[in-house]
Parts: sequence; structure tokens; C-alpha cells
Amino acid sequence: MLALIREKLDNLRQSERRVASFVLEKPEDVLYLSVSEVADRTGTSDPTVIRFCRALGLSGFQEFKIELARHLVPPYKSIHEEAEAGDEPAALIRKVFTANSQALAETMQVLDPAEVGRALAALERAGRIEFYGLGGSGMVAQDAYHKFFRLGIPCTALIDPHMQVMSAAILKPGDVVVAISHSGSSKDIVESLHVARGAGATTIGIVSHQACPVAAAADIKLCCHTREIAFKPEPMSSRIAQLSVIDVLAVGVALRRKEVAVENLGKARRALVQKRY
Amino acid sequence: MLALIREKLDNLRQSERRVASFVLEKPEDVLYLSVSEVADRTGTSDPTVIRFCRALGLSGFQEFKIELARHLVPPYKSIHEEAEAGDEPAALIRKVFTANSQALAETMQVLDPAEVGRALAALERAGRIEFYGLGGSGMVAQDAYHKFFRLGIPCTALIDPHMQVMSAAILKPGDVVVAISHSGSSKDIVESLHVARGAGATTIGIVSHQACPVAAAADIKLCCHTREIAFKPEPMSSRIAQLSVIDVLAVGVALRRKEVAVENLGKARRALVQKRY
DNA sequence: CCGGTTTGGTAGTAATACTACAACAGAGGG
DNA sequence: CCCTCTGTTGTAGTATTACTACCAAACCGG
Repeated sequence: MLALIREKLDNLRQSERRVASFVLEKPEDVLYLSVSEVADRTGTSDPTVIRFCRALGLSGFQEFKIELARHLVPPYKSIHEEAEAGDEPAALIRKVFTANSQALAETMQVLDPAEVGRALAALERAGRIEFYGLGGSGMVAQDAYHKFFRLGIPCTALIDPHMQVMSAAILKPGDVVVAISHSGSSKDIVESLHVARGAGATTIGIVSHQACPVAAAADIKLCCHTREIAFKPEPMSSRIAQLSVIDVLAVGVALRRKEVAVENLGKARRALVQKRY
Repeated sequence: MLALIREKLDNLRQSERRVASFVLEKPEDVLYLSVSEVADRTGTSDPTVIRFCRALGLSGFQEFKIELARHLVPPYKSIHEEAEAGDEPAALIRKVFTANSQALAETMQVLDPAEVGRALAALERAGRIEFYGLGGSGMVAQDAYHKFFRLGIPCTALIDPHMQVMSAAILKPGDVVVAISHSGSSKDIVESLHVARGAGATTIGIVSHQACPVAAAADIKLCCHTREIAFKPEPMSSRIAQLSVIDVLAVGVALRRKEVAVENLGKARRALVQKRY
């Protein structure tokens, strides 16, 4: 939609173009404004706004607002609802799921494709991959291990800080460490990353804030963004976001090593058959 | 959005409910209809439609249309996009995240609030909770353990089928087992559930298909729905969905045991302080 | 300098969303 | 059984809002 406006920008008259750039600047605002309000803010008049909508091939302002709303990413406006003590199960489900869904949407926005590209390049060529995490992030590390070992790359997950630092010490250049930390300020993880770098390994940090010690200690930083809802015992949405980042990496590497991946996935699946009905 | 309507359905007056069901049936149509047209089609009147919008917490019909439009998935976006070999990192991110996001949306639709209610009731009163999972689902079980032990209920995660079946045998009435299985047909899990039931424990199954041996063996069935994208080494989206289901349960129980939960969460956080910068 | 064309705004109209209020139905008490 | 009271629903009216007809500049070639 916004792309469509940008595309037609050249064919518009001067005043319409002012409307267009306003829409491109604050698309969210436009949804809750009336024709005349938009006209005011752009220093134009009502009919100009209408003509702008027509120029896009729509019937009028109403239709324009609807179309715009449809193509804008939903999560922005949707208010951050807190789960409360007397919530019905249905309300609870909705609130938790939308919070998690929003975390995904926001992370998708924040995640830097260039950094992901660098991470994929390092992982693809890695001689060995180690995943480090503590506490809740330990689960994510193990999940990553589960996903990567099928791709034919020697790897492991370490969830004990002593093991992490010892293992980091014996890594070689070309090896990769992926450290997961929600808080981004775990002393143990930072220490292990320093040791790993000292050994010549490439370090990747999956964190929730751009500026944090773990990110600073990593060569490649993958950042998730989340706002947690109250009464979640601990970071939940961020875990979902981190897992999705791992998913991206796993799928990315799988695609770049397609033959090996397909073969190993098949082997793993066949091995499981006898465990099922 | 539609979930919100469904949730509030019971609190609505009869005529408003007619409007609600029309919206649920043809949400796309509503976007291009006026108040009176909606009133006509539902056999009600203008103010009723407005009142319906107000009941949802919105200011009026206009805002309702905008919100609805925002939350309705744009037609082209809902297509299930496969990640392909030559995808740029940006495309990869978008595809994996939207697939996961869709899994959440679909699970939110499918998940039965009544069953969740029953699960919460059982968990809240549980003398002891055990989480069982194997392979990838083992991560989910451990994650659940991480979230529940802070709530002041004795619990553990078991990811070894021998430990599971032995532990299940010594459970007591009032204890709860939560079994996570993506395939839903793991022999080991089904066996453990039978043993747990035999011991008098309440069994909850978190699965991806309604009709599967694990669901059949559980007292309470929580169902996630997912369509996996190709080249994901293994069920990824379903893991996200299962984790979210666990989140719902954890938040639900935390809210019902607010005092204990708040106290323990505080203790746990303070204990972590010295591990951070 | 002047018609014709393009562009932008004013004022008016039709529609739409919204509101005040009255009619009605059903529950509960005399 | 009637009567009141509460809550629900529709009617009629009002105020916005979107949209249109029309007119006034600005622009441009002849």
C-alpha cells in the first residue's frame, strides 16, 4: 500500500504530493483522522485529499482508510493488555497469545537482516557450533542444538557456566558460539564469550536489548524486542522471539546445505518411526 | 479482534449478539458496509450496531471498522509462503516469523477455553506437577518446569521415558501430569499417561492434533494447530504454539495464586542479581 | 495579451455516524 | 393480576463527515 503511494508519487500534483508524504510519514495517524483534519495538517483542502485517494485508484477517503488499515501491520496500535486476576480462560488465552504474537512482530521489525546474513555465513562454514544459555535461555540453547545437529554440523548445547567457559577455551578459529541471554548482562555468559573470542571463535549473541554487555562481547548481535506482560513468571514473550530467531538461523543454514540437511532429516525421521504408533 | 468478539459474546444483549455473529461470519463484508446496512442485514437498528461497537471498548463504528481492518489478515499475506534456497535474509526472516505468528493465531482459534479452564483448576490445586516430553517436546517440558517452580508448587520435568513411567507410578490423586507431544503418537508418552492415570493423577495432554493416541490417553486435551513450512528441520511452529499454551497455563495459575507467585518471583529475581553486571 | 488548460479552494449537498428519548418486554413485589 | 421498575430496543432527530459542483487562480502556448 505504502509502496503503491511511493510509486505513484511522481504522477501526483504538488498539493496531492504533500498529502502523500504526510501519509507515508504518519500512516498510523491518518487512520484516526477525518478528511478535513488531514487537509489541515497538510495545508491543503478536503477535495485535494479526496483526489489523492482517487489517484490511487480508490473510490474515496473511507475506502482509502480501510485499505491502509488492512495493509498496515496490526500489532502497532493493539494496546498492551495486562492479564488480570479474574480473567476468564478465553481472555487469558487472547492476552497471552497476542502478547507473544506482538513480540514476534516487533522482533521481525527490529532484527537486522545484515546481521542475520553474517550469522548464517559464519554458521554455514562452522567447523563446530556451541550454544550457551543459562536459566530460561538454557532451554533455547538446547532447542537450537536439537535443530542444528540434524544439519550435519558438529554442535552441542551447554547450560553449565563452568562447562561453557572450559569448552570455549578449546575452540578453534572457524568455530562458532551462539550465546542466548535475555537480560544480556549475565557475567558468566560474557566471560565465556571473551574466552571463546580469545580462542579465535566467532561469537553470536541473541539478546533482548541492543546495548548490553553480552551484545558488546559478541561479534554478531541479533536483537529481539519485547515488552513483557505482568504476571508472567519470567520473560516469556522474549523466549518465543529468541526461538524464532533460532528458527531463522536453522532454516537458513538448512537451505544453504540442502543436500546434507534433507538426507539427515530423513534419517532422523525414520529412526523415530518405531517409537510411534 | 475476532477472538475479542467471541469472548465478549456472552456479555452482549440479544440484538447485539446478532450483529456479533454477522461480523464473525463475514468480517470482510463489514468493512465496506455502513452502519445502517449492517443494521439491515442483521435485522436490527443503527444504535444497536453502535452499542455493539461500544461494548467492545471502542468509541464507535468508524473505529470498529479500522480496528477490524487492521486485525484482519490482508488476503495476500495469509498465503503460506515456503522458504526457498536463495532467499535473502530479509525474506527468510519474514517467512519464518509469519509462519510462527500464524501458528499462534491458529492455535488461539483452536484452543478450547473450557479445557484450559479445567486444566487451570487441576494445576492450581495440584499437590505435585510433572511435565513429560521427549525429543523436541522435552525442551517445552523443561521450559514449563522453569515457569512453574516459581509458583510454589512442587514440580519437575522428566525427559527420559524410563524416569517418566517410574515417576508416574508413584503419583497420588490430586497430582497432575502434563504431557507434551507434537506427533501425539509417542508410545512412551502414552504408556506413562496410562500409568499416571492408574495412580490416580490428572493427566493433561498438549498435542497438535485432536485425534491422536496421546490426546486419547489424557483427561484434558489442549490442542495446537500448525502447518509447518518446508525445510524446517522439525516441528518449529508447533513448539512456539506449545510454549504459548504453557505460558497461558503458567500465567493463569500465577494469577490464581497471586500472593505466593509474587513473593516467589521476587525471591528468584533477587537471587539472580549477583549473577549480573 | 488572451483563450484554453490545469490545478486548488470555497461553498453547498447528501450521506453517515451518532444521540436523545420514548416504547416495549420481562421480572419482581404488592 | 396489575403495577412498577429495570433493562433492552427502535424511532426520530442532530451533528459530522465525506463528497461534489462550481468557481478562481495559475500556467502556457500562440
